[in-house]
Amino acid sequence: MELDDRKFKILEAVIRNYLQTGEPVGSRTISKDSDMALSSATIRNEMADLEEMGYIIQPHTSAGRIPTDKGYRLYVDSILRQKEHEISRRDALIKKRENELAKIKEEYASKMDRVEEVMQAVARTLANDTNYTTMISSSVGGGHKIKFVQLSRVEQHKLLVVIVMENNIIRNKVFMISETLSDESLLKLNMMLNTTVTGLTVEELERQLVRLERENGSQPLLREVLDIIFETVRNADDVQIVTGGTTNIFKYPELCVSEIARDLITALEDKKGLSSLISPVSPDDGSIRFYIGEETPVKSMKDCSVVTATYELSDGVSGTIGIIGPKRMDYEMVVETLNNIRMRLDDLFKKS
Amino acid sequence: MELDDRKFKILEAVIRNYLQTGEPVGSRTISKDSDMALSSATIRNEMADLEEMGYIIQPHTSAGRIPTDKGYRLYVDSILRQKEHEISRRDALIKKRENELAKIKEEYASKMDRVEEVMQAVARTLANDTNYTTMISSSVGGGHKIKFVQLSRVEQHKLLVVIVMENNIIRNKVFMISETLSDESLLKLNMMLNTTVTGLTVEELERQLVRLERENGSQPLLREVLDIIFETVRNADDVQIVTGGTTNIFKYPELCVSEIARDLITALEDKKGLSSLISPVSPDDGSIRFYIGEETPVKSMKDCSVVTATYELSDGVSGTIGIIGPKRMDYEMVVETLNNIRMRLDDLFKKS
DNA sequence: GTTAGCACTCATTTGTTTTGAGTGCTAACA
DNA sequence: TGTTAGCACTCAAAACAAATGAGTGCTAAC
Repeated sequence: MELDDRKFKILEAVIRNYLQTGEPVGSRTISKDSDMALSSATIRNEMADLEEMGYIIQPHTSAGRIPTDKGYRLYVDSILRQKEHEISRRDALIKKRENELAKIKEEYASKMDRVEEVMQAVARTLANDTNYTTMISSSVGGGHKIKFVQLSRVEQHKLLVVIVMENNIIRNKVFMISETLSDESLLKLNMMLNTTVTGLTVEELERQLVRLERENGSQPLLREVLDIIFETVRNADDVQIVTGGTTNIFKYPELCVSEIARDLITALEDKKGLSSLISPVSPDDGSIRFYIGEETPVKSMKDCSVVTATYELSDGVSGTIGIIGPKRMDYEMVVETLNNIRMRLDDLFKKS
Repeated sequence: MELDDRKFKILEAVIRNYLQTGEPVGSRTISKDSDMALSSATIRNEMADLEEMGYIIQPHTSAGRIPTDKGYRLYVDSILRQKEHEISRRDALIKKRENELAKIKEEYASKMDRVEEVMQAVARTLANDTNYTTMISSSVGGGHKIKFVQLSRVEQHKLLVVIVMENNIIRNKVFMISETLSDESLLKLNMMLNTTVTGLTVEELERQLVRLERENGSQPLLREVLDIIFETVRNADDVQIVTGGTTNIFKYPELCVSEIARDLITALEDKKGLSSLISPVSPDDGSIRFYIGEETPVKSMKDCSVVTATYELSDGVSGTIGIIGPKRMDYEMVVETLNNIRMRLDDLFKKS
């Protein structure tokens, strides 16, 4: 069977309606609401076809139809295709978002060193605006350079190492050393670190490590310090994920079922699990990615849709923003929003 | 009416039973289960009295009784009173907890600089063990001393300040300066900082600030740096609260009602709100504090009980551990657990 | 190809009955 | 005087039974 234009229009109408109401939609509704001048009977025939083709389904015999994952997928793809031609609500949205972001910017300009906090703020704002749950990851894939390393003595046998990465993530670590270290040695060590380590990525650092350790094999202290730096940097280069608006899921009855809600919240707490929504970074076409229902890699989100977008900042830092909501989320709005925030995120982060 | 010994025993039996089942308990059950050789009729009479006195209540006419907040309170107080004489399950519990904590210790010994992470781990473990939701705060009331301050140049006009507090919380901040700063000036600044700032608490620092700024009034840079340090330290001295096992609330049907669950989770996300469970620090009698039902300062927890204990570490660091669960939580176990973890927490933190 | 009409389905709502756990009260008992 | 057996009573919850109505599929006519 062929999906002709009329069938598609009907499918679209069904989905649009379902997005709003969350209730199965019947032929009569479509016949009246849509601008196609067709009787309910005709619609009915078409809907039967659409069901046969797998785009919609009846929850039970005498109910209206609701979209299947396949139906959503078709709809979403079509939205994306015509997105660029649209201007619709964009103006209003942009204005709103600009205000919001200005607020974040102001409030957090002074805290830019704590990248997590900014992410947190963005996640929350975004969740507030969209009424969905959000997640933001930073630094997908690592590969950032070390900008600055410094070793200082905090107590007699206690050293502090501070590392600043180029994406302004700062890590520090206190550790004990067994031998005593003179001030000179510390100074020398610092100088050496800054000449050998600065500018390297984690991977490069790892390679460098092997070499350095071979050359200075006999210096256990140096070895120890380098190991700790490596460990710390690797840690800093980890993907960080923060979430916002977790409780927004309670706004959608279909997710309120206590079992579903519990699993969802558990999944949202488990940052490791979330990273599967990020890892398969597409070649940076900057595109937006949809996981509808069963498509998602996180099982407990099978009743949700997840929309992700990658952002890429000027200094090579990149990450992913995700929006998690019911399958009947307002995809258009979400796409707009994501596109938008992606652009502005750049400003925000560049500022520091 | 007087609450004689028999009445109390019956009340206790009712509560014990309800803690386990979560169902209203009738006179017949008590008559059979308890070791008092009394018929259900007699129990019934006593229960009628207990209800009149406000310790138990009938959810509806033909149902058994459930404890009121007042009933729980009586029960809890009595547990506390005889706690010291008991040894009951303690041995088994201690063993279990020792294992758990050993694991945390091992895993996190190397991360002790990130106090939050350790707290997080403890919270999670505790939640796992008890099946309730947990929260841990650190550094109630502030008043910690600054152990170490260091200023370094990251880029031409970008400085990094690192501050280590005596409780090993580390804070850092990157900030821009307008004027150029020579290496010497930086060195001098650092030396000055470490002589004037180290050893002060936030409050003392604030007072010091005023003085310093008067003396060196003309040095805008110094003023700027000091302000930033102050800001950062105040931030570091903030109460930090982490939670664990949020989703445990779904284990108790009476909390699963979507409205209650939503409000609870929202409350748990709102760390500021949680601090009201902490702020009224009792004169450090190290006692355990119970909030039963409506007694809690957090409205959305009116269907829960919250048990908190303060811990106090050797170096003057202190905080609060809280356990949040249904009103019918296993109070005895919770008390044991809290007493226990409080002792061990000391070890854990001292290690760093 | 479209539509009106009709019989049919079935989740949901509403009402009714049954069941049973639990009570309060009274009268008898120790 | 405190305890208990017995009985009538209450009421939530479970089970059952229409009634409702939104929505369908199919057929026959336009």
